[in-house]
Amino acid sequence: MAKGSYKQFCPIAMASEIVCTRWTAVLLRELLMGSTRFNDLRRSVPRMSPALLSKRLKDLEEAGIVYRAPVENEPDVEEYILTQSGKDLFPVVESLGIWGTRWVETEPSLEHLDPTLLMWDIRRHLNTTPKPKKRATIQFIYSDLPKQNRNWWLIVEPETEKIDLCSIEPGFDVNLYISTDLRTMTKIWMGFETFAKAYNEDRILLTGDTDLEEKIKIWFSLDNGLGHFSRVKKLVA
Amino acid sequence: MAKGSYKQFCPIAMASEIVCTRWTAVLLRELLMGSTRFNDLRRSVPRMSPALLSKRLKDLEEAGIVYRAPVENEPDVEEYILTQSGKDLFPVVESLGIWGTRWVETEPSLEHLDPTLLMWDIRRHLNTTPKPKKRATIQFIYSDLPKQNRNWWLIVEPETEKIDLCSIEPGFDVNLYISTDLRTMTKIWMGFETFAKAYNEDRILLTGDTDLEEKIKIWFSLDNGLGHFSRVKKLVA
DNA sequence: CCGGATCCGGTTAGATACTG
DNA sequence: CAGTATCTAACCGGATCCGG
Repeated sequence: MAKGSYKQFCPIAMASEIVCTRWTAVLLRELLMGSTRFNDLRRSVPRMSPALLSKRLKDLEEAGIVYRAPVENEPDVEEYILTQSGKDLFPVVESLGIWGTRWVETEPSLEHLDPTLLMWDIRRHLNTTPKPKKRATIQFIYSDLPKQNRNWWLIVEPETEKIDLCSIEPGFDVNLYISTDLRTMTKIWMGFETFAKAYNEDRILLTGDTDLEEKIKIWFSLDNGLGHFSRVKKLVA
Repeated sequence: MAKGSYKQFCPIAMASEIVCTRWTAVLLRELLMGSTRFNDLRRSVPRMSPALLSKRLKDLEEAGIVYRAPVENEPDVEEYILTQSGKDLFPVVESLGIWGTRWVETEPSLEHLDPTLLMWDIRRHLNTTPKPKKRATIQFIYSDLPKQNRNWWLIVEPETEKIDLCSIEPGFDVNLYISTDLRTMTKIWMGFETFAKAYNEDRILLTGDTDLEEKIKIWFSLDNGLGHFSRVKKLVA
């Protein structure tokens, strides 16, 4: 038994010894979303020190929630994969999210807003079906931010289904411009409001390819209460 | 925003900042089970220091999960009551319990076993319906324990629905003797095995009033996967 | 008994830098 | 890319004490 054990033979107590430690639920969120690499996880939890991230991953491994596996074609690199036990933690993380959506602040404080965190999260987890016909370059313009982090470019490759993110001009022609503010985009991504509502209220402006315009409206139709995180349901199935 | 905030505008992250701190899930378990008094909570989490318990209750109050209210007829005494937000945490605690039942150790280590914790838990939360016809004194005999904590007496008053617990002979006639071992009783109470199975395998012996014998079989029919905790479902409804 | 507060030593987490 | 190392600050556990 671990050192700081609650010493209660109760499933709730024993589960919370593992799951309810600092950062662990957020880390599980990322693993359930499909992140497997150390540095991917690290970008998802930028305020967690790498030492602590490393320790938590070891703890989760010891608890049988993740295992490490070598990455194909990349020697000396490992990834962290959820076991069935880990996948079964989905309802725990989901119920936290449902409660959070209902009961914590619905208006993000400035301190909670972070364009880098948001854009990387979109890059990793945006579901781009239906696919664009050809490579799409989408420029996000956060009109409320200072120049150095106002503009972001998302490049969607329909062939590989890969998404790239740039914070400097990528050199490609831009197919669609999205002009909005960081608060609006963050709330949509996290499920606190719908893309359609913000668009109708002119807090989002779309300019460019109309076909792509229709598709991006679908990609950001996350109006199910949990934002982009609801996508995980099929990932653990 | 609290000091150690994750600074992520994500419902899961914001919820886990509150719920996923040391001891908090176990504390919520007790509050959801209906405990309201500081010392009741304290007995439920004997390994949590009173200072930390006090701090956690303050944190929960600040988060709008509990509120303090004066106790009727007892001046200068307050109790902690769950708000709707707090009651809505039931699915979080429940899903932790479901996962724990499925994935953590199903055989209690000796260090997890504690007769005092178990008997107080039974005293607080045993559902004694159907009621006994008259006051029932039930002696628990843990044959595997040393003399000083082998014998416990549970007194069930049908009038007041109150249950009393003694660790020394209460002086009343005993109506029913339950002879078993601590591991068996703990597993039954926590939902890891059924009373019926243990009884059929002679790991529980009942001696005394046959009417009471039938009733206690019902009281301990907790074969729903979460043990006595499943009772909470109706408490928060 | 009830509901905490205080003090102190050990553990954990954050910040930053560094390495193979 | 995938982590360690180091140092400091915050937190936790255990014991004791205190006012009603």
